[in-house]
Amino acid sequence: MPVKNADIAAAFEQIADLLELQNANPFRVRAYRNAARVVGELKLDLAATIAAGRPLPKLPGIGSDLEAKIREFATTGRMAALERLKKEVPAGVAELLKLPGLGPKRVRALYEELHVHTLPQLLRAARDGRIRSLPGFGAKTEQRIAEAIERQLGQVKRFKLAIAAQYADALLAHLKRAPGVVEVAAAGSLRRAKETVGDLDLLATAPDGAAVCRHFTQYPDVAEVLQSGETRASVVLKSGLQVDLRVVPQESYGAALMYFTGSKAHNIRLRRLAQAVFTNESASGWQQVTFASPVAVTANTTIPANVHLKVLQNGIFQVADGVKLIINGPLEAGPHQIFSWSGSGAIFIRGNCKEVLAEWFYPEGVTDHTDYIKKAVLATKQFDSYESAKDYWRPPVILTKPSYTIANLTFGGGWTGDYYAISLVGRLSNHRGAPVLWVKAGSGNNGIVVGDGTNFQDNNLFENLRIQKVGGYPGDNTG
DNA sequence: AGGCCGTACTG
DNA sequence: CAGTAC
DNA sequence: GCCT
Repeated sequence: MPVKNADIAAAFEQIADLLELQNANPFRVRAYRNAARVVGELKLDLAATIAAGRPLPKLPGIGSDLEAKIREFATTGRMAALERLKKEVPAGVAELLKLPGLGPKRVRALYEELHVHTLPQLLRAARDGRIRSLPGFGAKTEQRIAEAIERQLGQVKRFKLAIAAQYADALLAHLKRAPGVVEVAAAGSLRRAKETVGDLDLLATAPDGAAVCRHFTQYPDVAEVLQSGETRASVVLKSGLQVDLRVVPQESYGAALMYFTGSKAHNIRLRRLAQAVFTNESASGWQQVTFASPVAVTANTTIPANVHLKVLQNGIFQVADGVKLIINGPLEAGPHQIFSWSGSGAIFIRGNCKEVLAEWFYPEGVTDHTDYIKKAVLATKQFDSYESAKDYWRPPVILTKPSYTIANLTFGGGWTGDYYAISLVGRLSNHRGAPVLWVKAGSGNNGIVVGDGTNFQDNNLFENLRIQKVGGYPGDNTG
């Protein structure tokens, strides 16, 4: 039974849960969670790569320790660290973490004080009134736990988009009548138009958040109020649909709408952009952003045609093994390296860029440019499917400069004069360092590209969103 | 060596 | 204030 | 645990 990436990711998630129960360093826990996400999203089959004896690509967030664990798991099917942790924490306890209101500290108290290890045991303890006797728990918590288990054992229900939208429309109409409300909108997976919706995320702006929250909780269809405060409130409708409301100041509306629309994965990527330093904002909305490390394309990525990429010197797209980067829009760059990749990664440039320079594919210091010129040629062919490299390199590199000097060039293995591969000698000065690239959200268009090349395009859901400065957090005044 | 997002609600 | 959730 |  081959080990899949998802199995490795699940093992890391388990380790994270168990470490959390042991009160471990939260950043260490997060490191495992990050690793689980990276491995889980990775297209490259890690176990197969290891079995074939090929080197693993450098994966973000995975250092020597975690790589060793991946290798161990891929070759033996076991992870000693995980098994040791499992011995130290009773089986089934990690399930309890999924209940609302129960985190590592409380779960630990439950199994240490009450010897509660499973959901049914917990339900019994709650009904017997044993939980309220523990410090940190009260009668209300106990009741909520019992309700949550009953609900969870009953159904983990998601709602079809069209159904959820009806609930949302009615609620939004209700919210519009709340005191002082200016904007109301649905965010979350509903706004992303996912096929099913687990809960509703609503957003409102108003000077007095508490008043809006109170109005919200008085909605006639509410079955239970989970919480209600100054800026947010959560309820469960009679249908079982949970609804979370956020109230923010008017000036935070754009950022909040973006943030609460998600997805979470998108927000994580956006956060990278938010951490970058923006400079030289221009009147037309262009900004320059400098990243602290090379920009990596870690998943198969398509850059839509309406996005104009302008890569400045020192900007590099790193394409991981097995990953495909497709550029549909215009691409501008100088005569310096802007791409790097290893193994079977590929870059396809299909856009209307005026030129594709061989130098875009050189690492610094290389004198035999043959392989890189091949890559330049390959990149310009327009593919609809992933093909093996030997089958394509038909179209030539598009050259715009009148003359080039060719040096240190060898054509081998079938490269016999059909293709005029070009290099510029003596002035390659690409420095691997902080990449710089330009990001533009075009006026009236529907897509933006964040720093790692991730496409964020949800049909026309964002058609009215004007982005001036992209920062990740509510209150950053980004919209 | 030292940072790793920041803040609100509950008990 | 600690714990939890987003 | 990872990264700078």
